[in-house]
Amino acid sequence: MPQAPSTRWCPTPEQLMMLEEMYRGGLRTPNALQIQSITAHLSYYGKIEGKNVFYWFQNHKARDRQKLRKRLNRHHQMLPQQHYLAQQPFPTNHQIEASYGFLRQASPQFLQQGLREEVAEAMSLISKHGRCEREEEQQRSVETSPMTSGYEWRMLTGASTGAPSSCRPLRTLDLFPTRITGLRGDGIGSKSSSCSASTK
Amino acid sequence: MPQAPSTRWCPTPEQLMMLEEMYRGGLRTPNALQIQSITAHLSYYGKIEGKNVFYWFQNHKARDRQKLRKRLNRHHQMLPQQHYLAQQPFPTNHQIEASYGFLRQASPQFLQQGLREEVAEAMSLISKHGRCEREEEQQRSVETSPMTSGYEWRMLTGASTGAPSSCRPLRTLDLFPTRITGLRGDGIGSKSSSCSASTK
DNA sequence: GCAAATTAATGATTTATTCAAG
DNA sequence: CTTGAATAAATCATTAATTTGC
Repeated sequence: MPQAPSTRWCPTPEQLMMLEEMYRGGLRTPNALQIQSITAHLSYYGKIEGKNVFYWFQNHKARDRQKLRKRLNRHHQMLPQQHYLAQQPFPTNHQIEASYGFLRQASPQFLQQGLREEVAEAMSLISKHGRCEREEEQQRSVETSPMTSGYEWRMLTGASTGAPSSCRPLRTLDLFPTRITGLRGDGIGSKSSSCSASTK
Repeated sequence: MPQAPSTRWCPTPEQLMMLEEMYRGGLRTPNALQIQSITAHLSYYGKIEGKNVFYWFQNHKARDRQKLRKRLNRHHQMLPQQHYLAQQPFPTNHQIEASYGFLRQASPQFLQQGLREEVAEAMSLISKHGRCEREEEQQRSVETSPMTSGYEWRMLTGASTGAPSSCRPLRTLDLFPTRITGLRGDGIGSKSSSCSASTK
């Protein structure tokens, strides 16, 4: 049995990885030239044609959007009163900007001066999430968080581990991702040590 | 009646979106301070705690890696002769660098001077993809790639639509993604990562 | 169309490794 | 060599998505 001639392109992991990397990088609709270049480079890893690249981006973008829309639908059709956004009239564009703004200024390392296309898209989708297709949905119950303390939560023990749940825009430290890579030992503050490793 | 206490955090679409954005941006292991900040900001959209953020990044990173590993496994255990990498001894580190290099220099916009952590990780994973655990998994369509020629494939028709399948590193246009928003990552440095040794 | 049953995702915990001090 | 911090990997558990029988 000759393997099926396989009618369709099957990306190798390397190809996929690189396409995803480019997508992550912000590329959404490569032009002909870009597609040519990408195709040429990726062909090192296996058979691939320009149209494969083209379609991949088309599909990936579409599915990304669809996923987001689905999530928004599900979430907002959810029973009210237990969701913040549901309580408020719904954030105005200004509020949204104000909130997402932190993303923008927060990490100059990976978010440039302008919002990335993805974020912009998403914001627009969120702010005017009126339409959207039919999407089933059911409820779910969010409430309480037992938080079994334990584990390596020592890192935040002293500090306010998490803002349990306030509702205002909240404005604390605006410093943010100050690294990305690594420096593990970074400046996590004092190695308070203490807990961890013990009850096991 | 008291609704189910609900034991776990359920991210709102907005929270998810922003976490993903940060992840995409390159953030992998936020330190305590970053977690605090993120938590504070995201709490605007609903209940959330530091540990949720912490766990989210842990899991997301882990599952990303796992996904890649799986793909590599699947791919390399695949019947040979129809995959390029299988034919070659397997690219040496130098070759890999040489090939991924294009990603680095190709789009200065979104890939800084150094490879992003993700890419570095992946490269390392690929180059030494020896071990890996048993992983069941059903064939989930990797990433549909239609090929119904026709359609709006006019854009590349004239040009060499795709390099059908040559095998050398291929070096054509190095111009590349000429747009998008912005340069992100800063000095990601090399990081090495090296998740888990191998022969143990 | 619905809702129980099944399957996939993913949040939360636990266990193992790794690495750097001491 | 031992110890402790920091992660990665593995696993558990619950919620979301699908499927299936009425």
